[in-house]
Amino acid sequence: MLKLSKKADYALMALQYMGSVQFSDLTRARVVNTKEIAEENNIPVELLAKVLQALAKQEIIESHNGPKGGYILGHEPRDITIAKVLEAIEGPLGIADCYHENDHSPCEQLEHCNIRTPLLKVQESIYQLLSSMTIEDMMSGQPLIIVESRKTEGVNS
Amino acid sequence: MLKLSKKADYALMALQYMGSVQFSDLTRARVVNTKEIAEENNIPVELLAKVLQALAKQEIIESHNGPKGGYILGHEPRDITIAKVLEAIEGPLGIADCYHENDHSPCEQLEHCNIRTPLLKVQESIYQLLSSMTIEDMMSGQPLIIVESRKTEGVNS
DNA sequence: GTTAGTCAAGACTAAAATGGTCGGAGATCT
DNA sequence: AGATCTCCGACCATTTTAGTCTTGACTAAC
Repeated sequence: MLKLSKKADYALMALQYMGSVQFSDLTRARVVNTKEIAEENNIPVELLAKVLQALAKQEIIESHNGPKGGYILGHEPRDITIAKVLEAIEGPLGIADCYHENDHSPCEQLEHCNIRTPLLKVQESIYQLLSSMTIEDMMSGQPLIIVESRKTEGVNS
Repeated sequence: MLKLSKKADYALMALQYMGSVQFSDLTRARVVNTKEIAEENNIPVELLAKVLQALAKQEIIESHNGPKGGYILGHEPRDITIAKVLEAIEGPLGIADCYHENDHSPCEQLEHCNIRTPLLKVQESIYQLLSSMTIEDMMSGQPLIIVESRKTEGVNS
């Protein structure tokens, strides 16, 4: 239960990777492209592309077009919370559905709904939890082999 | 994101209702059947039936067959944690999929996966949160109009 | 200016999960 | 024993998700 979608996973992986590449000792502010991230993390390229698009639209990352283009983080890793990332990909948190509901899907139960209030508490706690953790936390303690310049290798074997 | 399924919602509603019926002043240990719960909470009967089945199989509730049969809670409301209920309905908690994975779906990312460890921490926190809350917490402070004996009313208008 | 590499955006397919429905098995009462 | 009321378990339809493909627009290098 409460599974994250693959897209969400991929988003976090990508951001973690970008953070590591950008903020490691040697190569600062290097732009990484979709293909590189996908290959390094064994993620289907096209799907990752869509994920990165969404992140770019939310200005979590910045896109740079053209040859030698790609993406860079839009903020410092410590300023990118997990909550923000997940929201960008999967929409707002909704343990209790009734909270963000439009006119349709009237939630016929609302009148007698005794579980709503407690669930909202749970939801609030989870949100706080996800907001307290950032991409930086995912980078820490990870050696990670830096791939310095593999922009145009013929690695498709 | 992190939405609960309708079934999970229904499970919690049903348990809350059963708890209220059983542990209110007047009528103790009354057996309630699927139809009553469904009508009282505006839940599709057949779907609720499946939910209650699952709960019964996990021994969260006890089933009693035959006329005047139905369900009663298998434990005190304070001993039924939300975590247990959700697990019964939606399977084990799996923010990070890779945690409970069989041989198939090998998670190609595992080798370089830097998000796994942090996510497990999040998951653990959430689990603790859900384990700390019980059906009793959902009953507290709820007046709730007790429906004393409506087993066989013709209420299907 | 041309070319090649990159992101952007959408339609499309396939598979899985979810929501919802059906007829049957077991138990109780008359 | 029969009728009725209940739970049980397999079944189908719809939605969501994962993944693919195609087309287009933008940018930098040559």
